[in-house]
Amino acid sequence: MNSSPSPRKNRRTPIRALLASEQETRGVHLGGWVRTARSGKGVTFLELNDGSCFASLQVVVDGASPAAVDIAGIGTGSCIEVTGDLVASPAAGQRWELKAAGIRLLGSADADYPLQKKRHSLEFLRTIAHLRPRSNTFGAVFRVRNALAFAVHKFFQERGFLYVQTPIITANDCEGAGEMFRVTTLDPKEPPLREGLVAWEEDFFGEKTGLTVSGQLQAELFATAFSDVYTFGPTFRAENSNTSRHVAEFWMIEPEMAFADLRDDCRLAEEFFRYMVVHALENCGEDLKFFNDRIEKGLIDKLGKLVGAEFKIMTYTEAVTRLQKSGEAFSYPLEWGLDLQSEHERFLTEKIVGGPVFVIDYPARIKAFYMRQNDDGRTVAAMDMLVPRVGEIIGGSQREERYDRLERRMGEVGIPLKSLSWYLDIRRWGSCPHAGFGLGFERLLMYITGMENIRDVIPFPRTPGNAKF
RNA sequence: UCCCCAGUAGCUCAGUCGGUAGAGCAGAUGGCUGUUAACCAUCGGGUCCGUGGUUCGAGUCCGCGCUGGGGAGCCA
Repeated sequence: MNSSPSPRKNRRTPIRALLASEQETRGVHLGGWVRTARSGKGVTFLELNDGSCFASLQVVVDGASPAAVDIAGIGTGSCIEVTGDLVASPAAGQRWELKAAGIRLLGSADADYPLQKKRHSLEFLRTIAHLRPRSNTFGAVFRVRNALAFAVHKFFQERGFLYVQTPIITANDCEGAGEMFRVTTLDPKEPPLREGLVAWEEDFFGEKTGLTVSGQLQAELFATAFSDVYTFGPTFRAENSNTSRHVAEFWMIEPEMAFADLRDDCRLAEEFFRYMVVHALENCGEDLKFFNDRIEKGLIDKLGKLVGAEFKIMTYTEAVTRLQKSGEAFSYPLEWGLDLQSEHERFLTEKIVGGPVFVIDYPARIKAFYMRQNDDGRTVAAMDMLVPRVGEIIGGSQREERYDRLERRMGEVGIPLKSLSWYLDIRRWGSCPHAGFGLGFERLLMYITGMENIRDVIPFPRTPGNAKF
C-alpha cells in the first residue's frame, strides 16, 4: 500500500520495505528513532523504528567502522539518519540487519526523555500524548486506525455510496443526540441582550449555532438525491461523560440508504462490520498479533469467530422476555417500556445469543422522533447492534418518511416545526422509505484492537477538563 | 453529574502497629568478542498530590480540595 520509494532527494527507504527485502542491498539510507541501544566492547546495536511497521530494524555499528565515532550521545529516543548495507543477520532474532557505514544524529534525547525502554502504563502515556505514538502500543493503534479509515471509504465506494461532507457548524440543537458545543463570535463578557436574554440573532450566523452532534439529518437529504450516501467525519458532544467509552470529539460513520427498510439497514451494518474485521485481519497482521499477545488475549480468535458468525435479529419485546426468563439478577429494573441497560445488553449478546445480535423495534417513547412508527402503534423501526464484550456498537433506524406521521411526532415531543422545515420538506416532495445507522469509529477500533479506553484509540482525546495537545 | 478506588524517585511499585523513605527499570561511570526492552559492578536521584487538623511525632489517622482510574447515567 505504501511501500513505494519516497520521492525525496535522499531516497530514504522505509524500514517496512527493508524488512520485506528479498536480497541483501548495499548503500541504503534510512531514518528513524532509536528504541534501545546496546553496547558491547567492539560493537553497538541500535533498534531503529520509523513507524512504517511494528518491527524495528537492528542497526549494527562495528567498533572499527567509521560510523563508530558518531554514536556518542545516541540513546533511547534519539532521531538518527543511517547509511549502510542491508545484510542477512548472523544472529537469531531477525532476518535482516543494517551494517552502518555512517550515522548522523539529527535530534538527541537526554535522560529526561519520558518514553523509556520499559513498560509504561496507558494512563502515563496519555499524559505524554505528543510522544506516545513512538511507543509499540500506540504505533500499532494508529496504524490500525489508518488502515480502517481507508477501509471505511473502500467499503462504501465499492458499493457505489456517495461520500458527503455534512456541516460541522449547525443550527439544529433539537436532534436529540446530545448537548452541543456553542459556536459564537459574541463577546462573552457583554453579549448583546434582548429582554434580558442573549440576542443570538446578532451572532455571526444570525441564530444560535453549535458543533454538530450528528450528520444524519443532512445525510438523509442527500440520500433523497443520490440514493446511497455516507458521512465520515468529526462529531462533537458536550456531555459531561466520564467513562472509558466517551469523548467530546470523535469520528462517526453514518450511511443512509434510500429505498431501504430496517432489514436492509441491519444487513448493511452486518456486512460493514464484517468487512472492517476482515480488512484488519488481512492488512494489520503484525499489529494485531501485538494486541493479541499484550492487550487482549484471544483477540485474533475473537475476530476470526466474528467473521463467520451469524448476526441474529431479535425484537426488543422478545429480548425483554428472554432476559426476564433468564433468571439472572440484574441491578437495574427490566420491563417492557424501559431502555435496556448496559448489563442487559451485555448479557443478551454474551450469554443468551453468544454472538452479535440486532435488537429491533423499540418502544417509541425511548427513541428519537425521526424513527419510523410501526403498525402496532407503540414501537418504532429502530435497531441496535450488540457485540460481546462491548455491548452497543451501532445504532440505527428506518426513518419516518410519511409527512403527517413525522409532523405529529415532532409536535408530541415539542420540536418546533419551523426549525426543521427543510427536514420535513423532504417528506413533502418525492419522499421515499430510507434507513441508516451511526457507528462511532473509535468504538469500532476498540473492538478490533482490544484497547479498553476510547482515549487510547484517538490521537489527542478531548474529554471534560482536558483539551491539551 | 453520581458511586467506588488510587496519588511515594524520570517510570512501575513496596513501605507492617503512627517513630524521619526502599526496590526494579531508566540515567551516569567502568567492565564485557554479536546483543535481542542484553548482562555485571559502582554512583547520583524524593515538595511522599495540595491544604488544614489530631499527635511528643504523620507517607501512614481525620476533614476539604485537585488529579487520575474503574463503574453508572447519557450515548456512538
